[in-house]
Amino acid sequence: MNDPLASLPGYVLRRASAAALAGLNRRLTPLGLRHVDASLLLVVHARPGITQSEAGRQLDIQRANMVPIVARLEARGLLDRRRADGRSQGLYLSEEGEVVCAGVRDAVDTHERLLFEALPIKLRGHALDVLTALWQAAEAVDG
Amino acid sequence: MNDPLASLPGYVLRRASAAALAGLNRRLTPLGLRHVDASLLLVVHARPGITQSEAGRQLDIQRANMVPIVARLEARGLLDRRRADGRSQGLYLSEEGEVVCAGVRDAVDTHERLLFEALPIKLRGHALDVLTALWQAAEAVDG
DNA sequence: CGTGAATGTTATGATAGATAGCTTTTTCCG
DNA sequence: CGGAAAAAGCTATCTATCATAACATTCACG
Repeated sequence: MNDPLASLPGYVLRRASAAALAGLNRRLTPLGLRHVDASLLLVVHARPGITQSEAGRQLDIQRANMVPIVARLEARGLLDRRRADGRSQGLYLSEEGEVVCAGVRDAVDTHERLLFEALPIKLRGHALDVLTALWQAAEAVDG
Repeated sequence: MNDPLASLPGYVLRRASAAALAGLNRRLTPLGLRHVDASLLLVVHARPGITQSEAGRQLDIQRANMVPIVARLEARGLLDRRRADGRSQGLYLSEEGEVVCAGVRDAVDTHERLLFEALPIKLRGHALDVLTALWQAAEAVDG
């Protein structure tokens, strides 16, 4: 092989992630969403009333960067904000947000299923384990 | 588990990739490079005289986006351009480029090694296979 | 009570990636 | 040969993502 990068797990990880992300984004385009929006909707769906900061922590999105994301989804009528206490606010899906979230789940499930099915059978059982381990490893290594 | 995303391979893939990338970039900072620069240097090192377009294809970077990258590395004296024919130009590492490239190899090797060593032993043998398969799967799924 | 931490926010910059269009040059086929 | 099509490099522009710093308000805790 002439490609000096194909044997580097970190590089292959990046390429795989970029390719998968592009696919997911294409699948989310009809909903007018990006993967970041989709992930936030899923998080809020799983934990209604979750704080903006807390959701950001869960998704590894910084406080400052959450602002435009939440504002966008609120402007589209998918997300409601309610003051939780004086400084923090809980996020909730609106009715339409629930509908769109269901569409997101479909898109994501299809995406994940196709990805999974494109794997050689003997690797399918290891995939999630390897990825989860890599996630933890990568966060452990840089701290 | 309260996290609806942790069981989605695609999401875990993205998080693992982001974390690993952040670590690598931190490791490349002392060299004044970003991972994109590093990957180009490695490609040119492996195939001196490779065309700018061809390198872009190998790295999945579009022609238009290669321009500032190559310009930056040339401006720093790491990369030489020589006209290959009337329309294309070959890329070569300068002397300093070779030196920096060696530093890149060190940084990348260390990064990859630490990542690998942070994996549970029983998963190490599968990691590259799974990632390569995911890469291909993701590209096959979206086309 | 008062200090420090947390939350949301604004503003700003750097990096990545995508698209469209242009010029020059090469390729290829009739 | 000659002209159409493709390829290479480039410019310009736009979007998304991510990172930092600073600020005001509010809460937590000793």
